[in-house]
Amino acid sequence: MSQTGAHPRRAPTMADVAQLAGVSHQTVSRVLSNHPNVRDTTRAEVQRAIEQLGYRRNSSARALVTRRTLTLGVVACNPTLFGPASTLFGLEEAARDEGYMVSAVTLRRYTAKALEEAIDHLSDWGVEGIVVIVPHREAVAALAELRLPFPVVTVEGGHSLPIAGVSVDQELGARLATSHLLGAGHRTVWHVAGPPDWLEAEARVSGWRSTLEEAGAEVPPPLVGDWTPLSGYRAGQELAGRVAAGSARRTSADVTAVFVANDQMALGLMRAFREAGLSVPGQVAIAGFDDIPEAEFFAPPLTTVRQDFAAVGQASIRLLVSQLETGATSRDGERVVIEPRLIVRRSSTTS
Amino acid sequence: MSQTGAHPRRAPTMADVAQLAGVSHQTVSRVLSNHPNVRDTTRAEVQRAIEQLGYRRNSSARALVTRRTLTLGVVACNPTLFGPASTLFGLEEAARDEGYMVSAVTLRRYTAKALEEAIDHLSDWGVEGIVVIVPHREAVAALAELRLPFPVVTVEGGHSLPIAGVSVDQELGARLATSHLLGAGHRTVWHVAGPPDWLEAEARVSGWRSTLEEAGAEVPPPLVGDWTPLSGYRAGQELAGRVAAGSARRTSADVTAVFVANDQMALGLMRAFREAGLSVPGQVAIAGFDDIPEAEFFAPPLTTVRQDFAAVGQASIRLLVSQLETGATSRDGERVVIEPRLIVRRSSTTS
DNA sequence: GGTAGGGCTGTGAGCGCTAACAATGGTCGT
DNA sequence: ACGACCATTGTTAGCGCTCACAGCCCTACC
Repeated sequence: MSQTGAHPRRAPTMADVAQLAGVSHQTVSRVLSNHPNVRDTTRAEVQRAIEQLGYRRNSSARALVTRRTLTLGVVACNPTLFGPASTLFGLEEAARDEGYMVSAVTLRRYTAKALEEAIDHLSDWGVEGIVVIVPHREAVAALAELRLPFPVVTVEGGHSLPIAGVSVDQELGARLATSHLLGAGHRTVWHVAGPPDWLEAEARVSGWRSTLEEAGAEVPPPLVGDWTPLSGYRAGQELAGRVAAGSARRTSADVTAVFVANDQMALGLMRAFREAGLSVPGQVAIAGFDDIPEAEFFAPPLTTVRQDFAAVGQASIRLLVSQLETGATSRDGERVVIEPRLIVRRSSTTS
Repeated sequence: MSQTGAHPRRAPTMADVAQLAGVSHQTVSRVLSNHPNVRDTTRAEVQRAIEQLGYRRNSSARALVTRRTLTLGVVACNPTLFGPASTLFGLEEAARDEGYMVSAVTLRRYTAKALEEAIDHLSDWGVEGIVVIVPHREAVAALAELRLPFPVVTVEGGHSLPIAGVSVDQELGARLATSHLLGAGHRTVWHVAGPPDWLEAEARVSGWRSTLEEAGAEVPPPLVGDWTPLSGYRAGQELAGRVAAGSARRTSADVTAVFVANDQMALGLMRAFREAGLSVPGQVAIAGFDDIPEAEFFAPPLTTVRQDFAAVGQASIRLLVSQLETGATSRDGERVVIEPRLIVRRSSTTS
């Protein structure tokens, strides 16, 4: 509307604004960066010119000279799952508040190669640092090898690396769930674990196992799933068989309580039990992990361990930004641990 | 390891590579952009120098001169939900394949102001175009006002705007579900709708209504939820009351079938029915929408309408990139419609 | 009244890269 | 043997911005 040039409408530059406002480009720059030493009338004039032209600072030029792209990268996998998605969300919001932009790259699978490519892609775009959501053993190892020229923060990357990281205390979560079930009078608690190469799965197994051991309870062999409802369903079918078998003669390893490593598998498990004619919590008590929004409305509502994913996202950005500002390229292993919380619902209560 | 300078290790520049390889910086540039007219031996030499120095092209400098940031923006809301998350995922992957980076901004709520801020934020970082996931009436209207200096593609933004867009045929989905239920012998089908200001909710209502009208069935007043399981639960409680009342004397508006506007609400609905002692599908048949991964494992498994979110993401990127390449800043209303598919499961089958 | 100092503004250089053109040397045709 | 032509390489000029510094003018102080 304002500018009807014959030229293909090149975006206005700082010089254009300067000319229109009758000042030098440097003064425009000062106005834009809120430098105090600009007369109010001048500032107003410049502002007016900026608005009139619809001027926007060219971020590339700015980045070139300041050597700051104000962009952070994120590498994530399975971003359609509730956990990663929530983390990503919290992370992006926190980054925006800190004045950074975030670019995400999502992986289909956690191979060292895919991870490296993702990081490469981010580097190409000049990110100043990255958050890697790598709850996966191989990926963490690969990351350790990389020695990147910018700060890295891991999420759920375990504590073995000299890299800053944020994680939820998975082991504590597992202990909470397991001891809750034991406390309800069950002789022991069975476990459906996540894939063995996932650190979170491992930590949950270990929390479950040690709780049983400390309580002097028998430790039944954990079943293994892959986080999907289907795998939980299969595990449920197997466990249902054992319940039936066990009911002939009672042993200390009867299946009366199951701690499932995530809510989706718990859902599958409950379907299998339902189909086998087993009542939950009547014959078998169940606890899950994550507290997805649906969990409260399962049949029956699922006892589970809530993780504050948004807090994880925020903490990881804080960690990353602090590294950026102190200029430390690799802070050896500063870690933030977030405590999960047990949410008790009907799937585990006998009343 | 290679470079042990006293200086704080400035990232190597093209000139550094050129010097090491004994060529001009322009030759390095040529190698990097795969220009054909470079002698093989020279190319190899340069490659070696690049690797030795760990050189990476400075994206800001490149963007400055080429006027291409190769970055696309995405604005989304509720990215923890399965639908938006999947769309985002598909979108990012497609963008990466096309050589673009994507930066996402997530909104807590769909206000015109939040949307504008998000787009502002993206503009500041120099995106070349944006995808806006705006299944929300007010947001769409606000977007139409904006007149942005770069291409925009909407997702689920309705067909009223002269803006390119991708959407799933929500109305068709609703028709599929509704006529499936009618086909199973129900006199009519009740509906639990999404929030009225959501275009998707509206389209589903309209598909449901017209299917009933065409079949000559009574159109009961739709209940309204907010996509959450809780709101579905409340709607379920209300409907359960009607079933009980209706059982006294049969009318043509008996609640024997319900089409719920998304799977999460359907889950809540089923819980309410369960608590009211109603059997699904025995007394009431239910169909949902979305086909979230959990739906297959609900009690009973949920009949629903599957949307191919990944395809939506891909299509939106294709549309955006094509606008970018043809140079059209606003292609008036090129649209891609993706057909949903009915997935029949136990919640709606009488057998 | 001279000089010091501070508020405000302009000038020049250069960030690292690509595009356009210039220069070089060799091959080929006649 | 000479010019045309091509492949290969170098040179130069910015892209739009910020930083460092240089100027100007006005107030304040001795």
